[in-house]
Amino acid sequence: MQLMTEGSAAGGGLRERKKRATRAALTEAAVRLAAEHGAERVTVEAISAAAGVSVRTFFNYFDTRDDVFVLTGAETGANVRKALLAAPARLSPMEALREALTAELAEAEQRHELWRLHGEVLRAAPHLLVRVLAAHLADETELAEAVAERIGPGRGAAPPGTSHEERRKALDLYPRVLAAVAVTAVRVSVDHWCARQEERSFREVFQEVFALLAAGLPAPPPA
Amino acid sequence: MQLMTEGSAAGGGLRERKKRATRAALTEAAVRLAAEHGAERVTVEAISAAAGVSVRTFFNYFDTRDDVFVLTGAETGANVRKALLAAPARLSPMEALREALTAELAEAEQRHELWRLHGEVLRAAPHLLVRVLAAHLADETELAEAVAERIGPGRGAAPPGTSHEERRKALDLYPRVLAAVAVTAVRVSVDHWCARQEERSFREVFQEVFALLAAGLPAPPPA
DNA sequence: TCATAAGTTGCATGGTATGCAAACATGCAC
DNA sequence: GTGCATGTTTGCATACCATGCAACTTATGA
Repeated sequence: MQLMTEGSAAGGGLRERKKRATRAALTEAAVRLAAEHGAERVTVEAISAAAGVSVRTFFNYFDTRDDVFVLTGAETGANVRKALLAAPARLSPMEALREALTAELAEAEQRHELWRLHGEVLRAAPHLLVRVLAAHLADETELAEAVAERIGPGRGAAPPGTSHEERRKALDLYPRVLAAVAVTAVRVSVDHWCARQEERSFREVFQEVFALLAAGLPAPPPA
Repeated sequence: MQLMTEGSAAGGGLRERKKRATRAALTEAAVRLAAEHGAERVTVEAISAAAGVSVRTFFNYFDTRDDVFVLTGAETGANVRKALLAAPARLSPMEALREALTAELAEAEQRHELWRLHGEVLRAAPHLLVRVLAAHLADETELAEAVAERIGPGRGAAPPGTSHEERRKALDLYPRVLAAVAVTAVRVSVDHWCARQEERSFREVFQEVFALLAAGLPAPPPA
């Protein structure tokens, strides 16, 4: 059995490898061109040409021009979900979320240069940043389902002293809120990390924001 | 001095009233057409025709076709900011945020039918929902600034036992996180409220989600 | 009333996005 | 390897989205 040293993960047939290569070529071309000329001045035609495919093919891979700048595949969601379910049972849902997300983000940070360029592009194009964040938002429901699956049925959280009725309603809300907090942590981290130009590692910022959020948001000290 | 019974708020000259009327006509036409035919099948031309203006004028009001479905004006941000700063000093930043947002959302709930239709449209068009969320995201920074202004300089929150250095860094983070939580509360509330079709009033849901978020997200009970 | 500023419109232009059918490559069975 | 079924790419036609510009219409304030 030979090592598969292909693209991002182990590759199936030639077809799938080619598809991954094309997609990677498109995203990379897009990010490089955008970093050089500004995201808004890069046309689909230019991206396609740089990647060596036709414009029509571009739209076979991405629904929208902007989608090429999102950079997170559909696999990301699945990865996080798996990591979440595989995390040690002793971890609280929140901790498990933190670990799962940290792992995924670390992997994303692997492709260092592209990630850096991508940061530059987003910093110069708020429109796209918003789009990326919104894409993450879309994952939230999936994440909430994974959380619900992890904590299992019959569980749920509600502040002490909640009535039975309110408790029942909060049940469905809990995974949602957890997922929302996690996504918010990612969002604020990215935002803050982009604002302070890499003054700190992304991982650091993320851990801090997550801690702040999960700690229960204490009121600021009196003075 | 006569009462101004115009559009949404007191109107200045005839010009401004006309502008507001045109904008309102466009958004209303857009939402109604989208509710009837599906959001993706409504062209700018159709919307403009229904509102009685030219296509070119549409783009004088909205940068993008999709923007007409966002429904929150730039005034919303300003309103919340004002309410936040005007809230009683005894309220914690979090409570002040809750009150300010509740007030603004209540006003939005006034135009009941349009709001309901809008919900329908968004439910059927995830693409647009994402866009709306993105718009809210953009407000977040503004909100964070308002929070920072309210809690004033020299304040900030950090968990007890934080080093001086970490505390300094957390300072800027705190308003951001607060704003992020508030926006998240709005988002989750809208989402949940849309999912359970008006089983409960929006205000109720919002209050609960906000409480859940602000309470510090206790871990789910053991059993 | 008149000059000015603001808003609207049509036109020209170019980028974005989709359906369709023909050409091409891949996977698989034989 | 030959040949077929399936999946991908491509060009073309078409429609919609979006912007700049110049001409035209309408409020505003002196």
